[in-house]
Amino acid sequence: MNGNFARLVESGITDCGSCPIQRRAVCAYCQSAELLLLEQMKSYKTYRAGEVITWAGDDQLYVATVVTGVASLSQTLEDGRRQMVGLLLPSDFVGRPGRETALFDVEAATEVVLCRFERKPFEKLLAEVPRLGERMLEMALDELDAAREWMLLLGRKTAREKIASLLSILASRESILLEQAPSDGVSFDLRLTREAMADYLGLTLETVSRQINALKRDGVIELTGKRHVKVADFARLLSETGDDSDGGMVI
Amino acid sequence: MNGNFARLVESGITDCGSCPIQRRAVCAYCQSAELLLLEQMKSYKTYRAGEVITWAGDDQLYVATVVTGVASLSQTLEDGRRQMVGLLLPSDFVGRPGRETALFDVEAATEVVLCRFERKPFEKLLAEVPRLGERMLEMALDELDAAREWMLLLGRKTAREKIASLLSILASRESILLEQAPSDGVSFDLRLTREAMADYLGLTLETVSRQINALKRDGVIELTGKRHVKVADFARLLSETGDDSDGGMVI
DNA sequence: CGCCTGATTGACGCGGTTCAACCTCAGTGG
DNA sequence: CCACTGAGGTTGAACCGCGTCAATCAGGCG
Repeated sequence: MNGNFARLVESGITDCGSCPIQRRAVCAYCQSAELLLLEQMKSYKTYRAGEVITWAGDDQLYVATVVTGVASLSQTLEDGRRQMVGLLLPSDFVGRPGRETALFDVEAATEVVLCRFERKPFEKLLAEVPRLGERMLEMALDELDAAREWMLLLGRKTAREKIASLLSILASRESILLEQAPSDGVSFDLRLTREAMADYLGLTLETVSRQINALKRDGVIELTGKRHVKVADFARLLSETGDDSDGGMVI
Repeated sequence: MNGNFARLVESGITDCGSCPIQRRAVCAYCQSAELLLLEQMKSYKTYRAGEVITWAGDDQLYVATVVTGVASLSQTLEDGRRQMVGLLLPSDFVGRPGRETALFDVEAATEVVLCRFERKPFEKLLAEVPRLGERMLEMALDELDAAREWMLLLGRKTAREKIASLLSILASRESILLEQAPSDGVSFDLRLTREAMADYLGLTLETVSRQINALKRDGVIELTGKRHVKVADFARLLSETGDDSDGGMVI
């Protein structure tokens, strides 16, 4: 992911001023004196891809911010059915102040670096530093909106629409990174296995495989290998999502 | 609904001290001086069942607390498929501070009484009264957890499990209002039509009807009329939700 | 009484799951 | 160098849960 910062962490240079995501994280509104308080509390920890960061039900000793990498938030039913309920990207917050035990499984999808705070002291700081609480509220409300958009996909979309939605989100995000408007020919790496996509979309991996190949057969996308997607017809892909043309997805 | 309070509202007696949900609403942690500030800003408004409170895309002039009744938060796809993304019960908060336009449709499912605040002054108060922000954050985090639990329901549960989950949530809420632990024999009014339940659960109204009657046939619940439910066997109802026994539902 | 909305019930078919075989490719070790 | 292995992916066939369409019922109201 962001190898530069990972190296900085390893080398011990961990000053908030050089943090790549400070301006978007929970500490975004903090002033230097407040940052200093956080700086004294924080510790970095790195997780390997696939490693479990927390199990649902575990004591929640830490809360944290994702510095680099991608983590997933998921739940399972008694019989093992799994549903991913959130993707945590750099600057996203992990854990819930005020709760003793974790509600969801958190896993590192890629290598992940967390900036961790012990929960109790963090809660104390939250009560004392209004700017921290303000940003926390803002982030919680944004995540709530995103979760609600996803509920529409899970509850009402067909398998083909779900796949088209996921691909169009990934394509849009790729375009944004390249600072272009999304258009035909955008291509990106699918960093998720078919199974992870299935868990995210509320499908089985077989259905994911079939629908991706159906979109390929229909000329909406092109595949190179299993994991590299090129969007042949972006407008067509969007129309396949079933979304209202206005309104638009939250990413 | 709560006819008593509705009458109080009509008669003009609207003092926060007599408010049935003040201890659980956004103003829960406010002290008397702070309550007085809110008291000066607030205005009650009653909506008829079926009335639309806000359309997605509307300017968001007010935020509010649900005092009595049930409201729904929902969105639609191009072809009319609807998904409810939140159920607002008494003490729940409506609207999002910091956002200019609404993202979702809000409708009164039953007659609803809102305690409204103009958004701008409320945001100002939010910045000045820490106790208000604290409670707001707490409520937002709870809703986020609930939304994520709901994603599991929408993505992975069977029709029967979905119905059982909804009923057990409603039963739990009812018990909490009565300040009891949930147990066999709890009963409550199902203040939603079959169609509204279907929109909430990502099902069709026919399937909702069939599954409710199946739970009745199996002795899990009893029905009086179409809308009054008595939980004959609460443990059984819980086991029918498919949830992991630990972890547990968020209400 | 007829009308309308909400709810129930049945028949039927499809989309997506389930189960299973097989393919591909990257390690790994003899 | 090739055989072996295991993870990820594809594909097929059968099944079935739930959606779809349609008829009917129940209750409230003018």
